[in-house]
Amino acid sequence: MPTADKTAETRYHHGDLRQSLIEAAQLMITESGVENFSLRKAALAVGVSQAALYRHFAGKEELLAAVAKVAFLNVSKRLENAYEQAQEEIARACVPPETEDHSNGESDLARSIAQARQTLKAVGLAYVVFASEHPNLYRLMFDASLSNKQRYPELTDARRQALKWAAKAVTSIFEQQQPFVDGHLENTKFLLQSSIHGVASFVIEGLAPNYKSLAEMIDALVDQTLIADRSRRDKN
Amino acid sequence: MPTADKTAETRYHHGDLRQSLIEAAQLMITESGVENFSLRKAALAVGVSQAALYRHFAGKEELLAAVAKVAFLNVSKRLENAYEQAQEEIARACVPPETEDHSNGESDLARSIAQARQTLKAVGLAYVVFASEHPNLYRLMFDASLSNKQRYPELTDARRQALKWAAKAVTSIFEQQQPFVDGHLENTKFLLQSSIHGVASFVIEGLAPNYKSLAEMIDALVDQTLIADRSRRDKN
DNA sequence: GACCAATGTTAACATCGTTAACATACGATT
DNA sequence: AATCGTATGTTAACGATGTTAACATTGGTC
Repeated sequence: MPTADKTAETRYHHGDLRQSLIEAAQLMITESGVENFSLRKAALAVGVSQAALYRHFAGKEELLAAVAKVAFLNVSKRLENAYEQAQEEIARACVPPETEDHSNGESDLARSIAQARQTLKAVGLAYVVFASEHPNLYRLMFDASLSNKQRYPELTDARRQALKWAAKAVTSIFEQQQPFVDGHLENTKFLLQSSIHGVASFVIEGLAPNYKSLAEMIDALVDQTLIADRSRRDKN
Repeated sequence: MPTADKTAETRYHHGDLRQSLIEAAQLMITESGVENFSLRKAALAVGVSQAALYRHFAGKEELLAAVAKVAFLNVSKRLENAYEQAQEEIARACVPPETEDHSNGESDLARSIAQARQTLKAVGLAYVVFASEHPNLYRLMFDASLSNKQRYPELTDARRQALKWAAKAVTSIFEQQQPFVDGHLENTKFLLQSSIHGVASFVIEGLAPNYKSLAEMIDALVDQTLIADRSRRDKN
């Protein structure tokens, strides 16, 4: 029972290779990008032989899909945190005044819209901040070879879950306000998500102009999307 | 002088290898994606040996950059066509009535805004249509390995030129209308370009919902961006 | 007509993803 | 507790790929 040496750990079985590989790959990709990642390097980093991977993954793509999946889960957590933190701040800022007159229903509606807007801005900003902090990882998360196919349903689910947060405020507040017509809600959510993804991509690739701040950009984007959504509802 | 046989063309010098390679690569990538592209296959397709490439390109990346560049030039042409066709349609629709009263300056302004909007919609739609028609090529055009670096200035220029069309209407019409404050114009152009890029990406990767039509989505996006830009100007 | 740069070829190297054949260790069955 | 099967890991190899060096051929230039 050679449990003493934890340094040279030369035991035959790794114990937790799958997870270790995912973490190592995540690290290497974060630092150097997918294009400089190789299975052999990953195996070497984990201290295992080249072919050991194939006991846990069908191939390279599947490992990458696993990495992308945990990345999306991490984004989900970040967005959820941003969402709840924004909600807390709203609650804290609204209660103290005590000057609320509930006679005015319009005011309530306006305030709920403003809150949705504020929350969405926080979530959107957190999203783009993640992308700009981990550009290589973000690129992997939307890599075509992983996105396009119906394989990797877990990755697809994780992505959907992450993107869900980017539209939660719209959904939760606007949905009960008016019965959504046609596919307006779907369209608004899609426009919001894809626009923010576009902004994140451009920022990552250095295609953004000298903006004042990321936050201003996201604020403008959220504002205009929500205003447009509202006016589209009013029209019908 | 064996100019007779144009079929078996077995002469030592190809004559126009660089261009042929770009075209062959463009074709192969359009069909099968960058991930299934290899220099050897390209050389074989052109009927030349593996290493001949290196007389015309420093390496694989440089060939891909050249392909991406011509793709951007093609997009530029498409967008320019869409732009001018939209302008023509506007002119054709505006002149016949003859009921224009130039006494009203506001009306002129409103109409010029409406025209900008219409033109932008046409250009934006043409952009996304290109992307959805050539997804593999579009992915290459925004490939990180080519975008990120300062190498390939020609590619960068071509991209800038293409993206320029996506904002020409905003620039040409709004710029003379009011002195643009701060970086509002830059911000609006950026939001427009990156949003449309995001929509294109999502559509390509199958992340779009069941939308009625691409055109409606782009229309909504352009509308909300221009409205927001206008209200931002009015505020200052 | 002879030289030289441009262009193309051949052969090889290193790296990569992947697979097959073999080795080891854990755990359930007896 | 001994055994045996299966999960896990190793070694060696294959084919494909990007890239380079050494050599071959062409076409223009003095």
